[in-house]
Amino acid sequence: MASDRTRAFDRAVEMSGRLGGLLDAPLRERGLTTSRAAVLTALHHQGPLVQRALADLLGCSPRHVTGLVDTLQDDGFVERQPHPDDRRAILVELTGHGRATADWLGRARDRAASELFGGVPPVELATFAAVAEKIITRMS
Amino acid sequence: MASDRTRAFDRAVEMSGRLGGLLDAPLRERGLTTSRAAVLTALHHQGPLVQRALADLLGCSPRHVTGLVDTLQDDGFVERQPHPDDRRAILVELTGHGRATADWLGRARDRAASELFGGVPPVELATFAAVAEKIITRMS
DNA sequence: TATTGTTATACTCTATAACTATA
DNA sequence: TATAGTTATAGAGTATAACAATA
Repeated sequence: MASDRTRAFDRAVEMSGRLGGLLDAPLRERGLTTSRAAVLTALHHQGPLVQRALADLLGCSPRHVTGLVDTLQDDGFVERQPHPDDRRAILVELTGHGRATADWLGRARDRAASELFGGVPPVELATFAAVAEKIITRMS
Repeated sequence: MASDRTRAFDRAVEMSGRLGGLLDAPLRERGLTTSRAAVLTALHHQGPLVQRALADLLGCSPRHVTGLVDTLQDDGFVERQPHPDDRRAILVELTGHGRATADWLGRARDRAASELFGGVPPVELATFAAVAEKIITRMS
């Protein structure tokens, strides 16, 4: 039925909206936003990166990365280092504080996951994730 | 397992991000954004509303509604009418163009739902919607 | 005194275009 | 000539605070 799909679609949209709000508050307490947190996570997983690489990873403009890194640097989460081989480029890397915050982000993710999905039967959880994965693919 | 929950959580977050992007493009073509479209949909479902009611429905500040209605009015989607009983208040209502656009929004939703969830077995669809509904509740 | 909407101000996300320094 | 990052500019989302008119 088309209406079943529409219902699923509406839930997905509703969920999206609320998820944003849910994640915002704890991030804000640490001086982060969704996109700033994404920078920290990227650096945590990949190690030091050139700004251009960050733009590609985050799917945003290089100009935007400049701004994100600016504030992240002002707040002591990251440092800019000259690139050893390319004098045009700049390596962005986590500070100790940045690393600690990235760790916290990981734990916060697990915590949020448990709060939201705790008690959902494993089979349903798997189905949910599989369907989500499918429509993510269709949106790619 | 905590990791199953984390996987589901990650899918939910990823889905959220992509959903936003998916919906943006067609809206933009019609001179709309997500929040402007939300105004049209609210008016379409509820009939003419006072701006304060819109702010409550959308969960945003009255000031923000002023801005949304301003541009929506400039673009011919809505009209401001004096409230018959309360001279402080303003009734916002859809124009013909606004109504037609709200109709289109409804059809676009159904179309998107079919494209994303088409071919997903009904049982999985129902489970997806049910789990989504559950976590929406937990986020409320 | 409480409420509706607006003016004023500000912060964040995000983009494009033009420019500098380097490759 | 192509690339990395920055300056300049701009539009959207969103908020609070102060203020007007009205209830």
